[in-house]
Amino acid sequence: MRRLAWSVLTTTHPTTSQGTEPDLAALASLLADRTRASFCTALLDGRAWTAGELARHAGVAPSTASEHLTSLVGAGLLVEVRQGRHRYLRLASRETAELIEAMSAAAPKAAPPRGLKAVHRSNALARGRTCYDHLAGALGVAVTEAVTGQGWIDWEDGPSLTASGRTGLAALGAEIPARTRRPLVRSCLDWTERRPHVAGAVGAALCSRALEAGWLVRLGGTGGGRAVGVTAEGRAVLAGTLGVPDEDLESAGA
Amino acid sequence: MRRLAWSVLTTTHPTTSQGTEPDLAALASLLADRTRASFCTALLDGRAWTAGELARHAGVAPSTASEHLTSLVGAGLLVEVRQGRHRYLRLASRETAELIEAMSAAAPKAAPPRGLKAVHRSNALARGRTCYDHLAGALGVAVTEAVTGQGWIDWEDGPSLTASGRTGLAALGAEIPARTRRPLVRSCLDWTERRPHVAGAVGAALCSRALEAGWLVRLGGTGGGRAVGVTAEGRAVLAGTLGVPDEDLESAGA
DNA sequence: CGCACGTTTCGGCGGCCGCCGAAACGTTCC
DNA sequence: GGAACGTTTCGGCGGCCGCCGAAACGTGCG
Repeated sequence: MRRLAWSVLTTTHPTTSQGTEPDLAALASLLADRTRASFCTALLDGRAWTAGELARHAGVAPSTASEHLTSLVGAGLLVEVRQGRHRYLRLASRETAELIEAMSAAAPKAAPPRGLKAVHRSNALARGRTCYDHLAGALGVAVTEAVTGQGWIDWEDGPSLTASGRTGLAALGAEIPARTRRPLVRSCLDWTERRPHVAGAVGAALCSRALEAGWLVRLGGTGGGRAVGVTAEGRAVLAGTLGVPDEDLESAGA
Repeated sequence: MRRLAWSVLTTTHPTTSQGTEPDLAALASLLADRTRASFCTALLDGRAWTAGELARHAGVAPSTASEHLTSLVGAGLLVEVRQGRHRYLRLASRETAELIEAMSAAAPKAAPPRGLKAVHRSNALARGRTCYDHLAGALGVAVTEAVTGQGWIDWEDGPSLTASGRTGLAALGAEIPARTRRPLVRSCLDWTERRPHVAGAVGAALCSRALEAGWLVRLGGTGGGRAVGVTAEGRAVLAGTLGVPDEDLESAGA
């Protein structure tokens, strides 16, 4: 048993004087705009985008994007790295990603996408995507069900990693950081499937291992975003070792 | 070990057609206004307020409040009960409360409150308050530390209730609903203390038992809100049985 | 050195939206 | 029935803010 040690959850903002109430409206205002929200959703892939990429992604002028990005960085939701004539932007922290993710699950669903390309991308996202550092979509849920079926995760009193899960992950080559304050297994409500998928250190280890080993690949070349597809080797591993049903692996081949 | 059973987390909104992307901006817009955000924060006490009370609380005309409330109810964040000439409003669900709570923890801190009364209330909230259905503030954190010290909660791999915790809670008279899909122990970042306090079914059981037994009372008479104070009996129980340090119980007597 | 490119700053336009007061509706109490 | 009260609807005002284009700045490349 371990005692409670105060993990300093990195605040998204330089800690100001305490004792004052949180300005909920200020935070919400940042995400209350379609363009800024689109930036944050795109950045949920965990990578760094340039300002121009984000502008094109959202369909606004570069000048407009620049102003929005400055405000998001100023509020501490994003961080930037300047390199040459480029401005790279990332989500500030995993906590920020989790917040956006949680809000997405609670948000009303927008009108169906318009245009063939958008529909295609939307379907790809529903099949399988990354959610900052773990898997989501039908694929993420299927993997979650599979490892649960293997007895790797126990959902009694909240999800936890079992002993067999620990060895199973090691056999896959998915390494979990030795000492991390991060919860090993976190349940995360999937907004396409409306069922939980596995996040936390275990979810991240599974996802990064799958990408590293070439079981999954990112789709949509030009910074398209978060969609992932299953490769032939991936199909073998996921179906064979984990027992993921075939129909959940029928994503757009890579 | 229990298998994963899909808890249908109540959506905050009538489920629309699936496959479409979440409209993050639409949700954020609802909370992006000081007045509407103030309503939601006030309703975090878990009780039902009348439209007029909320209007006075936020300092706007009743007509203004009425419009805001209609939009919040329409979006599914709040639910209403009409009774006579009153319109009672509550947060729609515990999930909604958790979302607002999570956003509050990430939100920047507003300027210190102005006015003697506001300062007083702010201090009371920092000392101890309810967070929908569990305890927060210095009091909530102190209780969390205390039960951890008693070995009731194990923080390894995420918080979980121990066997001794189960018996300890029973001895206190705090009953946990027999079968609940709700996580027994959930960690919730406190926005005043920046340290976690205990939520989930256990947090709710502790809080409701303490209020029911008269160990804690709600302060601030006229719908003032969420602040709670420790009574004399409460002091005895919390210090004696749980070992909460005295200095954390020095709240405004009730 | 000069051009191309990514980015930023500034001015200005337009629309959205939060606010109020006045008036109306329904309920409760006398 | 009449008065008081909580709430709602409507019209209109004002401010905020997201957008763009033009111009400027800095970097990298030929």
